[in-house]
Amino acid sequence: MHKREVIGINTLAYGLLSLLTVSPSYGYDLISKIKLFWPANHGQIYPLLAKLVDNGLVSYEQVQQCDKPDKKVYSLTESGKAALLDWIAKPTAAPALRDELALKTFCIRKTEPATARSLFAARIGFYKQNLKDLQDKENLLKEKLAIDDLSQIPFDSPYFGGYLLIQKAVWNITSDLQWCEWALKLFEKHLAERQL
Amino acid sequence: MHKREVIGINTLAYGLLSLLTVSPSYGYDLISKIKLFWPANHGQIYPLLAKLVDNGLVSYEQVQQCDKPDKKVYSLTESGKAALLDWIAKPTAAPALRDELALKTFCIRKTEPATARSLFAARIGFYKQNLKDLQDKENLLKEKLAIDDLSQIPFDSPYFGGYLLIQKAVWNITSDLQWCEWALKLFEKHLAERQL
DNA sequence: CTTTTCATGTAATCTGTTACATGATTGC
DNA sequence: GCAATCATGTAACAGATTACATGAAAAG
Repeated sequence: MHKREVIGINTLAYGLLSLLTVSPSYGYDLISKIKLFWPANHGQIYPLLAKLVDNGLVSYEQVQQCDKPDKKVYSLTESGKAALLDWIAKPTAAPALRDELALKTFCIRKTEPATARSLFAARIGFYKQNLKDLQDKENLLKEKLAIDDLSQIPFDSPYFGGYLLIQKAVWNITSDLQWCEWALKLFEKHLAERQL
Repeated sequence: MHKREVIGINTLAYGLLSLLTVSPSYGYDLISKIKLFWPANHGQIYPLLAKLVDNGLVSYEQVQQCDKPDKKVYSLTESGKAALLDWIAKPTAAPALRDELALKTFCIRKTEPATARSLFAARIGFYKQNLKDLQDKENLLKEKLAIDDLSQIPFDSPYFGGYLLIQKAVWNITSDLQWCEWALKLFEKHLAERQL
């Protein structure tokens, strides 16, 4: 007996299944959640959800709301849960980072140090906002779970994965921020030298 | 007088122009270089280089080699240099990271802690190899420039940008590594608790 | 003798972004 | 009055991956 090949189901699709392990949800909400750790937009997600239904990995229920549009609330099927577990055990693809600032950095010497400085200053502002948002999210989680030390969240809590990812983001953004600030200091140094 | 709109030239294209500021180069070499800080493959790059020629941003010369295939050596044109400077001054897009491990982490509670452990152990191995490669590259740069403190590289050196990017990668990978190791410890803790 | 490296290209397919499309409600 | 939020969808286009295609030399 061999498994039926699940066709056209990509990494993003597994990400959606992953979100649905916490609780049933609908497209609009899944979009806002997945965006926190995987770039995606509604033009991808609505068709993908339909495909997941076709493949029998999720099922949905039409839910009517008062003063709001109807929504389709999706849940994992048994087949969806099985597909998810198979995927987790498979080798994980290497991470892919696309950062335009890195490409600009490569030829940064072609600009004035002052231009370089404003380029990096803008990115630093971006990261600082990100960091604030993450701290808010962390605090929200603490309130919701009514614990102060989030590392006490049990392995099988529905919030365990989300907590790990908040920490990942904090670590990553902190390192990016440090790099930007270090580079900025270098630019300042070169600016000062030029003015001698 | 307004500038002619440069059409169909994307971020990867600017990345190629960026590489060409250091020295003229050919497709095969540009692929290996750009891969260090932007995911791309030859199926994209050869057609893009042709497009850049059509747009007059680069020009090429066919170069014959003994015992090796011919190659097309591309150089920046004046128009290419101008396009590059325009691009640097424009607002920079936010970085986009796609990491399958993050999606898996979100539903990690659905696996055994032992599975989680091997998932993260594999990624730790990957990052450690990455770090070694980076250290090699750093040492190579030190030898080539015959200096021990790379932060002394002048702003207008052709190696300045590359040096900044090596440091960025070191910072990033170190933070990823620390996160993985922290998560691994959490898994170990949970494993130990289960065995009580 | 087979795989890797060098070197370039195209074609098919898949993934991702932006625009088009609808429509009610809430806040400014 | 106008933009944003909620909610779903499709279509057109752009970007990325993989496979197909060639061919010589070097390394194992």
